Amino acid sequence: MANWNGAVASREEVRELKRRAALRVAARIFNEKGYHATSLDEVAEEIGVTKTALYYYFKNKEQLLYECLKLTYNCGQTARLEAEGFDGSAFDKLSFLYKRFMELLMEERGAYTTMANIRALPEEAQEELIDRRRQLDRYSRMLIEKAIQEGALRPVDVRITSNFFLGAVNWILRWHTEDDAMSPDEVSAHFLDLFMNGIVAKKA
Amino acid sequence: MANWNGAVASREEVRELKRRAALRVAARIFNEKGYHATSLDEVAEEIGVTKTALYYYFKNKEQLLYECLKLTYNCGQTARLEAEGFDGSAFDKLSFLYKRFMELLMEERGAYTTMANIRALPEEAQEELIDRRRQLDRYSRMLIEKAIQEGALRPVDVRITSNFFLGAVNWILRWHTEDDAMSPDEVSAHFLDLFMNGIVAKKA
DNA sequence: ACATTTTTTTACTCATGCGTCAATAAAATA
DNA sequence: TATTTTATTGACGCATGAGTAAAAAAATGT
Repeated sequence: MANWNGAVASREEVRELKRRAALRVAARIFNEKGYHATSLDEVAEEIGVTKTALYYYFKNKEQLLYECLKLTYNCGQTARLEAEGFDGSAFDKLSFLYKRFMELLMEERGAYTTMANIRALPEEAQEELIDRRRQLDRYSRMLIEKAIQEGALRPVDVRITSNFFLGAVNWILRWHTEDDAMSPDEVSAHFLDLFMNGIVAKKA
Repeated sequence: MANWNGAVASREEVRELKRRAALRVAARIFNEKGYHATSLDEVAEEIGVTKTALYYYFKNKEQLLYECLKLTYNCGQTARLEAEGFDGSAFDKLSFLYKRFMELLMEERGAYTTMANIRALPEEAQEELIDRRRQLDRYSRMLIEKAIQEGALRPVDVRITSNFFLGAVNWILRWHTEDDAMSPDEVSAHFLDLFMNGIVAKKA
């Protein structure tokens, strides 16, 4: 019998754990070197198995990329859902959305796989991911607009502003990993402050 | 004789012109699809020649990428040099540097080739380009520091701030090309405004 | 028109890397 | 221990795409 499921992981669990681990490794390398520049042999070797073993867990290289990207897009979705259920003004919600989004991205770390690679996927998968990004963007714009009406934000260009932020965020990880002197919380707080308040000194 | 060099281009000139044109096309496609995902056959076909013709102008694919990236880094360098010879406070210089940098990038348009691809180059070339970027970053940080001392900027974290801007800028092109409703001047002005003043309304 | 040089093409070689298949190893079950 | 299921491997097929060599074409000069 040997398994009344205390600390011991079940068959399915082990399989899922290995899958996740492989996904993380792949995501990290895709990030560092780019999707096309990374061979499955490389990923496999890093994990400590053979390329063929990967095919036991993933249909093909494309699917591996697809799932990596999904990890990233889930961060946006999670942040959005949490923000929607957050009680406060549009301004508060916006601040929360951005802060949380950045934190999640940094926690997921290696999972961030640059959007550029999205074109390597089949049309259908592309559409899906782009649509998810659009949802985040739309929500972000909506909050900005509302916050302007509230008087919390000055009347900026909504589209440019949203893009400005989402674009800047994409780089957070690239240079955050380089020096881990700061915690995700610190980094995202700094970031949000810059975005909200700019850098010029307030005239007396 | 047929060529006392009025409107007619010389041998060398034609060659250089073709080279530049090819470079532009390559840069654009590298941008859209990524370096590794782009075949030289594709680039050649887009130009209207055969792959082999490219080898008459460029040593190999790597060199093509190298020169594409150089076009981009030249924007940073040019902006920096112009800013250095610009008369005004550190704050003015900083504003000029950023504005000019964005404009040059947008003018060069297709020439922007994402930094991620840099890893495809041999060590030596990488070092050179990274060093050039570092120069821009260093200059930017120096100006920020000075501007803080001047009292023009609030005491922000210099490193994060510089990275914040340079990161955000990298995305300007990706979404600017998508809708060309705005001129480079307008876009960069908006951008600079957001960066300098943030988005929150000034309390009465 | 003829010779020479510059440019481009056609037709290849060769390495890399995705994906498959049959064979094995490991683990669970009986 | 024997048997079945799950996990992994080694050895391959095959397509793609970088790079080359030699020949053709176009431009230039005499």
